[in-house]
Amino acid sequence: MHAARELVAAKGTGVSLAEVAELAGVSKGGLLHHFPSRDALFDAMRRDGIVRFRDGVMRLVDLSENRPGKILRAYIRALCGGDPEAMEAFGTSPLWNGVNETKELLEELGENGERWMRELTADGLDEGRVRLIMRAAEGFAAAASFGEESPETLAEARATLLQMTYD
Amino acid sequence: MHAARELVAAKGTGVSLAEVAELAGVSKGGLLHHFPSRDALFDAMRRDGIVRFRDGVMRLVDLSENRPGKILRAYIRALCGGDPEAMEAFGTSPLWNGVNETKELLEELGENGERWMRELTADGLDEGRVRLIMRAAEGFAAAASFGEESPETLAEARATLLQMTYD
DNA sequence: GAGTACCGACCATTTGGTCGGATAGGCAAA
DNA sequence: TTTGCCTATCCGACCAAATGGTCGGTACTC
Repeated sequence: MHAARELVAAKGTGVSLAEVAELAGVSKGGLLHHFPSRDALFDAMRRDGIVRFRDGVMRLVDLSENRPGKILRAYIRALCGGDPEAMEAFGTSPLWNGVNETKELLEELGENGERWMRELTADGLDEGRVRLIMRAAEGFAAAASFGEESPETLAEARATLLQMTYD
Repeated sequence: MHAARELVAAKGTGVSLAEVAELAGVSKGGLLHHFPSRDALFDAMRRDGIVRFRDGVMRLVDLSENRPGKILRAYIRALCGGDPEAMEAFGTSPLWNGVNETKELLEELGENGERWMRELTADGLDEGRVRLIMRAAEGFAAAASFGEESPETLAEARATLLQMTYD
């Protein structure tokens, strides 16, 4: 899956099983032993991406802060310049375009979104404001992944967004 | 190209030339007469997407407004619930993942971003604020395309973002 | 000896792309 | 007007390569 991630990030969803297998150091047969089909591999990657992103954010939570919005600030840090791994987990967007094909996964994605909202508003922050901030952070991350944001503007945005979490 | 757009939106970048040709009502040979290769077709679609999105936004500019931020507000309206066509033009994201392959296009994309910033800040708005608002709008649009925003929360976000343009 | 991980040969199908030719419209000369 | 020619559009048959997936077999572990 690590190999698959790299290849998808670099070349999009068009990667062949043979390529993945080669980079992973196994044969195509071996690969298909673990993931019964191409779609199964991709679904597994999507699920993995969700939890990896969550982990990446949670790792950035600063427990020493004693104001509401700890997780939201970690969310911002993860997407706007903090953790490259979290950004990658969020940014393997090629994958998310084929999501429609698997009904289950679409539902899981919806649940995941609701769970984030629950977690981010758990300490009393206003939902509308949280939504605005998280979508802005996501927008910056997406723009950055296309090279449309310089490190400077990204840093500035991060500072602004972090400030916005302090009511 | 209209056919290709539909198919890419529905099934991702994996569409075959045969499928596109069939939906377009031409033969594969006929299709390849207009676009010498698969990549040529996709590049054309990307360029087309850029101008279609710009057109969609510009069509939503309200000339009767007499406060700075006219274009920025149109940008918000286009992405947060206004023009479905503009959202689609922005949301054919599957395409943008393969962008790295064509160096020229990546440059064009960068120029396009700068042009937007120039146009959006032309009437004196603060660049940082403009950036924040446009990225937020983009984030909402992306989330909406995955079904992660209800029409209500989208409308609320639009109102908030529009308000933010009035200094 | 049972189960798991893995290989490698194999196959049917699909894919992007080529090519020779058919059709139709525009334009100039006769 | 007619004739001839040229170009743009488009077809359909064709091809080599690649692809997802199957299957029988092997090696290793518990």
